[in-house]
Amino acid sequence: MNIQAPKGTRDILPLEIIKWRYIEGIIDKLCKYYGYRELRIPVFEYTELFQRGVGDTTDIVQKEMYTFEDKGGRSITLRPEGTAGVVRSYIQNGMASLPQPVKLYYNITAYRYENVQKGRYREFNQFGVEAFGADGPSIDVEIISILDDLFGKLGLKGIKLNINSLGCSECRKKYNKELVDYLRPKLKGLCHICNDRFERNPLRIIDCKEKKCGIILKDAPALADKLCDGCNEHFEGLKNGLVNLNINYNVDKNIVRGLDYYTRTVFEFVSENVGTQGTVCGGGRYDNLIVAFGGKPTPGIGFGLGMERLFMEIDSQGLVIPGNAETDIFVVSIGKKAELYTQKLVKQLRGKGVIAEKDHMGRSVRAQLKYANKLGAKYTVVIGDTEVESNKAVLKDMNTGEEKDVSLDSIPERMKT
RNA sequence: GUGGGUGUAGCUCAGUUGGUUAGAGCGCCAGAUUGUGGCUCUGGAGGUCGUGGGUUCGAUUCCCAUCAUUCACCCCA
Repeated sequence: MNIQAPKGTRDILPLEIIKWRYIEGIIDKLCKYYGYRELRIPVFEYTELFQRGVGDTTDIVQKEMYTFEDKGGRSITLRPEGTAGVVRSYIQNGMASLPQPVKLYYNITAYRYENVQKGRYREFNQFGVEAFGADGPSIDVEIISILDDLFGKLGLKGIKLNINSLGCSECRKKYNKELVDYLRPKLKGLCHICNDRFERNPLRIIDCKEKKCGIILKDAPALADKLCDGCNEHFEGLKNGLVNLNINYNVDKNIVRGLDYYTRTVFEFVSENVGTQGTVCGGGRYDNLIVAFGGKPTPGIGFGLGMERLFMEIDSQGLVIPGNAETDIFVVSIGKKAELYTQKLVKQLRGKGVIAEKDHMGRSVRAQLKYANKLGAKYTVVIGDTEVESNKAVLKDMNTGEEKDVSLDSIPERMKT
């Protein structure tokens, strides 16, 4: 028997859960203030959804999906990201008839069959936001602003925002032609992967990190310089909005992103100190995706944020997350009769919202107190036959060591405050 | 898919130039006069030294394979 979580998966242990809950709480609140509603989507979808949505030419679809046939012969895929499922849900549930824009967020696991390394898992958690129906740059600014606020609230420093514009399908078509014309005579100088990309999706060549490709690409036409008037105006609007909100950004003309659905605005937040898996968050606009799925033409924009990477960043910056519900009171008991009394008392306390504990190991008084100490109990009370009969006991403050005579009946009331 | 590092107790790691019953710290359990924690002290449980094979009188140690894990390339969250 292999006692090990599958490669690329991991347990989130109770101590870490405290951190997760805390961060998720901040995210939930932030989204609420921004008017985004939570959406829960299924872990798996029909494979076709991702093939058409994420794009057939992407690495994600070509080699990273967990795809299998279910017992009914349907091809099923574990979601490799969130956007495709959310868009599907938008169309299926007729959200086009809701007041626009429709603003949604989700906190999901996603699955990609990749080689594991720092900040990269096969099952990972992604917080994402999507907004449908607004085509102006105002919503782009709002989406980015959420992230700026999130990092600000957490006190994270040194996360840089890079933005770019990929243009609409019109300027993309024109640009593709120019790029292909530029690259065709230089094909032999490009790596084999880029040669493959040249046929399928030349735009992705821009993103290549091979040295020899980089040299050739240096003089290649940049998409951001070839935008049509509409796209240019949109991009300018985005930049103005960011300046207006004091959000620093950097235009990086090489951002292409690995998902095919993006149009116009793309952006990523990159950590300066974590290094190799520094992309904490990536997103962009996808004005053609809803149509591609058979919906009415509807613009959309969103992002995905890697929760594990956010935690890496939090840890590396030494941020302390407030912790831990400690035990309010530990009730020590001596003997059978007192034990039964304790059982009732603890239940009563818990009913009043007090975190109350008792012994379950048949331990001695001394050992029970040691245990109470390890639990971080704020108070203890020892109950034996004498206490039960006299209705009097000693309530002990475990921080100060101070002891107080109280009646047993009064303990639940006292502990409430 | 490619390349490097690492596998000894629950955790962090020593160690054996190949030689009896493999160690420490932390953690866990119990005890230090009859019913009071933290500090201290004492004791205990827990390891087929990742797995399989080879060399050897003898392997946890050397060699090979394999698996796991981790880091990096690629790509991405």
